[in-house]
Amino acid sequence: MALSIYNTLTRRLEEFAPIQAPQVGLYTCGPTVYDFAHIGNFRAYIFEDLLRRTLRLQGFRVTQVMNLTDVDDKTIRGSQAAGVQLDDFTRQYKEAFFEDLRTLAIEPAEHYPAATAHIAEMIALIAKLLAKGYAYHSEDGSIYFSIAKFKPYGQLAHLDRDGLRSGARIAQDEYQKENASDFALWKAWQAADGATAWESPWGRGRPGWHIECSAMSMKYLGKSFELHTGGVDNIFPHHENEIAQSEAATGKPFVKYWLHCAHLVVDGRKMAKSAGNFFTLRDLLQRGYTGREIRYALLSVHYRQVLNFTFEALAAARGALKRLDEFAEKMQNQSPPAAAGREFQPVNAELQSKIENWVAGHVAAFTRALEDDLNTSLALAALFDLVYEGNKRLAAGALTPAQAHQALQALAQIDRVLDVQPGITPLPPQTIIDLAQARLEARRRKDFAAADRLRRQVEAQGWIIQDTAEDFKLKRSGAASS
RNA sequence: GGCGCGAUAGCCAAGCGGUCAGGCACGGGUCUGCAAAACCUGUUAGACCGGUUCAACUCCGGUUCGCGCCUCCA
Repeated sequence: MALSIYNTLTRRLEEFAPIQAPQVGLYTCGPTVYDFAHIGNFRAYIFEDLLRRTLRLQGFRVTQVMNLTDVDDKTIRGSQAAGVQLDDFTRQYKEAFFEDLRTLAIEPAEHYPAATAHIAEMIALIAKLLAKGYAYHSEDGSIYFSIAKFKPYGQLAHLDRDGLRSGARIAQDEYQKENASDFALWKAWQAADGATAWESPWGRGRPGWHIECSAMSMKYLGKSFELHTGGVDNIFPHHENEIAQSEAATGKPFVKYWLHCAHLVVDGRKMAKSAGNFFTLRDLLQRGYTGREIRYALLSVHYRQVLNFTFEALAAARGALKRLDEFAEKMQNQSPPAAAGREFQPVNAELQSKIENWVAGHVAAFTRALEDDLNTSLALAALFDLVYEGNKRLAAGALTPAQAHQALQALAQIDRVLDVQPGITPLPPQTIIDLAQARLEARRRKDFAAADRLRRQVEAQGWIIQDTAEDFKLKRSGAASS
C-alpha cells in the first residue's frame, strides 16, 4: 500500500507520488523568532516530524527546509523593546528553538535558512515579479503584489475575490494599494524600523513576510517540489500568497501537495496569554512533564483534528508510556543474551514463520495506519495490540526468547517514527538504591513493618519498588517526574 | 456574509453499512507477606430530528451546539 495524504489544494485524499522519486522536497514553515515557541507551534513541528519520518520509512530521500523568520514587525518591535540589535535579539530565540526541538526528539531538517540571510534572493524574486508586471510600486516606495494579475489566486484557500472583499479587514495601509487584498513584497523603511533596513533597487526597506518562503523554498528545493506544510492558519493568506508569488515568477507549478495541521486548544479553548492557558514547552518542563510525554500527547491525535491539550492528556500520555516501558523491559529480560549484541539464530523455520505472523502483523498494521494520512491514533492502537499480545504470551509462559527478541525489533521499528524510546528508564540516585536494598534485607528477615516503612520512604521520593524473584526493580512514579 | 472542520462512553480518541478499536481512569478476580507490573473480567457510547436500507455510530437531508480562517497567529 502506498502513502496517501490529504491535499489542501484539492481537498482530497491523494496517493503520494513524488515528482522524481525517491527524492522528496519538504518545506515546513518555521518559527518567527521573537519569543519562545509554544506547544501549539510544536504540534505543527511534531506533525512535520511525523511526516518526515513516515516518508523516510517509505524509502524516500527527504530534503526538508524549515525557515526561521528573523525579521518582521514582531522581531523588530521586540529587539527595540530589549534595546539590542535585531540579530542579537533573534539569536537567543533561535537557540532556544533548537534546544526545544531536541527536547521533543524532532529530527533536524536539512536546512534552516534565516530570512535575513536571503535578502538578495528575495530582491531578485521581487525584481522578476516587477519585470513580469505582477507587482507595482506604491507612493511610499513599497512594492505590492497585484492579485488581480494572477488569475488562479484563491485556489488553495478556495476563496474568490468577492469573498475576500466582503469580509476583509481594512488594512491600515490600504490607501497605498490598488486592491485591499494585494500584499507587500517589499516594505519601504519607516521610522519604526529603526536600524533594521536593507538596500534594494527601490530604496531602503525590508521584505514582506510571504516572499521569504517563496525565495528560500525555491532556492533549496527548486521551482517545483513535493510538499509544503504548516498550520491551518497559514492556508490564507500566507500559503495562498506564496503560490501567487512563486508561480507568477516561474510560470511553473509551485508545490504538489499542501498539508496543514489543525490547531491545538487548551481545555477546549483557544490558547491565549490573556486566557491564562498559554504554555511554552519550557512551562511544561517546569511543571514536571518530560519531552517524550509531551511528544506522545501531541502525536496521539490525528493531525487534522483539533487537539485538546490538557494536563489530563499529559497524565494519560505518561501512563501509556509507562505501559510501553514495562513491555520493552520485559521483552529485554526475556530475550536471549546473545540478542543484545548480534543477530540470534531462530530455532527453526516453522517457529520463525509463526513469530513473524504475530509480530510482523502488528508492525504492518502500524505502517498501514501511517500510510492512511498519518493516522497516529490508529497506529498507536496497533502498537498496543502488540504490547497486549506479547504480555499475554509472556503471562501464559508461551513467549520464547526468540519471540521476545522479535517483539523488541518490532518496537524499535515502530519507534523509528514515534521516537518515544520505550524502555529507557532513568537510573535512580544512590540514596534510593540504598533504601531499596535495606528494604530487601528487612523483607528477607520477614520484618515486614520495616520493609513497608522503607517502601513508603522510597515512594515519597518519587520511586516505586517492584519486587522480583531475586531482588527488586526501581521505577519512577508518575507523581514526581522531572 | 464567504470558506472549512467537528459533536463517539468518566477523560482522550479511531475504524467500520451487520462482527473487539486503542490509551488513561474506575470496579471485581488471579498472582504477591503487602504492593507494583502483567493477565482474566466488568461498567459507562455514538448531540437531536427525519430519510435510504433487511440492517445506520457509519450513507443522505435538516436542526442544535462548538470551533477555525477570511491580509503578516503553527
